[in-house]
Amino acid sequence: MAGRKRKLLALAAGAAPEKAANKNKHGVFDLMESPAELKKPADCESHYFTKKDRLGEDFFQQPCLSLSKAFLGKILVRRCADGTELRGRIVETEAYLGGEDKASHSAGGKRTERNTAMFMQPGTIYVYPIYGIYFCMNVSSEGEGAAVLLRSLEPLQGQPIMRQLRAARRKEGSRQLKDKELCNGPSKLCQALDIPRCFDRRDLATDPEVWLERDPSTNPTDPNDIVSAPRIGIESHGEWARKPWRFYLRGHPCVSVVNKEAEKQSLPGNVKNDLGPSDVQSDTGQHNVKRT
DNA sequence: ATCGGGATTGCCT
DNA sequence: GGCAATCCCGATG
Repeated sequence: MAGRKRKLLALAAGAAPEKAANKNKHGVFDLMESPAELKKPADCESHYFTKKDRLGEDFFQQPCLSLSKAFLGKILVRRCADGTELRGRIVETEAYLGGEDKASHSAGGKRTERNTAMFMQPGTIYVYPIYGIYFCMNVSSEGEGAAVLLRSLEPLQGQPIMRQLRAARRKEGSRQLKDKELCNGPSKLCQALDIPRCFDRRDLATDPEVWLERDPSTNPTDPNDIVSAPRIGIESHGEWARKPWRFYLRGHPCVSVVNKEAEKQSLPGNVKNDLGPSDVQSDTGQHNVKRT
């Protein structure tokens, strides 16, 4: 157990930057931190990932809870207008099932102009504005009106650009964000990867500017490394607020909110996990962060 | 036409 | 840990 903890801490994304022009531990090109280097898109182009790593439409054809967990360890890629590629590993998601799930925008099958993407084919991006100033990004799954909210990423590539994008809303002169603070929240990741509202209803399986990849350098996810906890920010929805439909990688430093109670209950070997509907156990092809 | 709330964040004490 | 920021969307009259 203690060994596990040490290993997890060792992969802290906020660790001190390596020397410039080195590959990091994930084999991804690390950028220099100096502003002068930000202007060179070539520095952000990775040859490490190849086309075969992109996830196609079949991947998204899974029930919502299953897809929410299958996303963990996968890499979200954003190709900017100048060719720069930003990459982050998904470490935290939430499932919004629609139908009975009162906390979902599509509860009761309600379909509006805003949430149309939730009803489109699995893999469709749903971007909606929240609190007037932020966005959240979801991906539709199998199931009428069901979608997965992306909550946190581990920044892998393009951190200086992410930092620049995130700094736009911050008070001038405030301290520089650590790497692990760049994408540790649903709206933070939209800022850091420049996910705009107009990405709503695009197809994550085919879009040229945003897609998902498997990480060829990691092993399949161990289900014991996935924590299931109640979702965040929906307290007004009674019993539905208590469903353990938030999923995150145990011990990962980029998770937005750690739930110690849930971590105890979903400890390896503990079988009593109330995961609700029956589509929970059918994950396939998962990959996880490398634990070396 | 108006009104109330929201799947959040950052800064303050 | 409290709370303001800020505005779009959907519901209601």
